[in-house]
Amino acid sequence: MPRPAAASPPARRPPTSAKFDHILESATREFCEKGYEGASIRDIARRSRVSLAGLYYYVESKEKLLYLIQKHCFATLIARLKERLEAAGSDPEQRLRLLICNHLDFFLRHREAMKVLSHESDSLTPPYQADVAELKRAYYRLACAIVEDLKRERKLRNLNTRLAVLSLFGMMNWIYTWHKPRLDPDSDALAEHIAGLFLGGIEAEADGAARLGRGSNDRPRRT
Amino acid sequence: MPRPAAASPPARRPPTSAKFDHILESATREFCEKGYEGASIRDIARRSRVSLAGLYYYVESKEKLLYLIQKHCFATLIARLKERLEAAGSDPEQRLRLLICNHLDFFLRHREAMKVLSHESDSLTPPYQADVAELKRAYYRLACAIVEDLKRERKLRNLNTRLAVLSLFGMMNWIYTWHKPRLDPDSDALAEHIAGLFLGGIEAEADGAARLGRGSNDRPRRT
DNA sequence: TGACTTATCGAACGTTCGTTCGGTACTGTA
DNA sequence: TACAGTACCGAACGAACGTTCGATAAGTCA
Repeated sequence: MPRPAAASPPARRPPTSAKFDHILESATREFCEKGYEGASIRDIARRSRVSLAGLYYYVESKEKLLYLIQKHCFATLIARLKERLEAAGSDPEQRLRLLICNHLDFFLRHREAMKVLSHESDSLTPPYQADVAELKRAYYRLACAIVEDLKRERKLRNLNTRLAVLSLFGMMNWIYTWHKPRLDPDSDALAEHIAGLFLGGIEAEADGAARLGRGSNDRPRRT
Repeated sequence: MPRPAAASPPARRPPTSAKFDHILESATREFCEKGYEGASIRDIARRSRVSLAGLYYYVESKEKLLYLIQKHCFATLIARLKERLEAAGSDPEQRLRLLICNHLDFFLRHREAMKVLSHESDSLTPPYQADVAELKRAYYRLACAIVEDLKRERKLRNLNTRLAVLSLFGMMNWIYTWHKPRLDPDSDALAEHIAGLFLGGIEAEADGAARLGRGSNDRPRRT
């Protein structure tokens, strides 16, 4: 049973202190290496050079730790994208390239946090879960909107936006499982590659789907 | 006289018994739902309708359970692919489509096992790890060989095979995070979509890379 | 000086974990 | 009838888990 007591929770002191950030960073590394369930609060405390009890002065639970990591990571990713999109023009291809660039740049710059985000997306329970899910949905919608623009501009009537966007995310989010910084291209080259693959692909795909008489509206029957 | 304690482990009876398979299946579901670390042997035993100790008559450890699931799943996937490839012609595009079809068909037919395979690929420790890693490498090489053929046939001199293949796996292996059987296309339509995207993409990508003067041999400098 | 707050910790709490031990009941053979 | 092997389980083991408690210094301000 988690919290029976009705007393006053410590209400984490300054939400941004150097020590607090340090703990979040240690937790990120620990979750990244051992997974959420596999990582222990004791190891996180040790890594942060704080005692076990000392850690609880800053964070109220292990789950909240994961929540804060995911939330902060996602929020930053989205904020940067929005910034860059506002500074950009209205050309859909450029905007899509920007999304890919932003995603991969952030991904490789914060690979540990992004692995925790990708790999532990199901580890949170309802109170926190919904919050992160909302951010994910917002990000997904952003991508969909851009692909829809592209679809309109290029008259790719038969493109299934959902499938295309999720395939794109697949390419990008899978990278953490194989990318070796010293062996594989950097984020710019990677972005170029994936953008090329995707942009070339959707044109051919939409043609192919048309030829086969299957289009984006060709959704499976609902029971 | 009791048998020497350290000598003979129970040496799991018939490696294929109905009960043993049932346990493996229950474990698969449990690992799928809660992750390897999050799942408990007690829950697996309960799900298998065996007592906690009874489970150890069939399987010698939790890790071995994960190992057997991953190994069997991967081995079957590869075996089916090889079968189908042997029956197929030598056209690289057809062979690639076959690989994608096989992967997605198996993926959606055994979604729980495949999620355990994709999601827990880092959970095994050295004795078992290497064994599964070898299967993964074999599968990867199979895909690379096909893409290399395609590259030769279509003279896509500037295509980076590694990146292309891993992007393809990304699209395919990410599916378990979003595919809803009642809402999304079945495996054939999915395969069609991904094959179209990939095949269209690599042509454009290779052209684009050429135009930009970057090709598959343009690997990053090794410090 | 004394009352408060902030930052920190050692030690423990109760629970759950993976695993093992010592049994028992059934099922063939001999 | 006796014995060996198979299939199974209750109860426990020690370790590790997330979390809490009560205490203690150091700093702040009256």
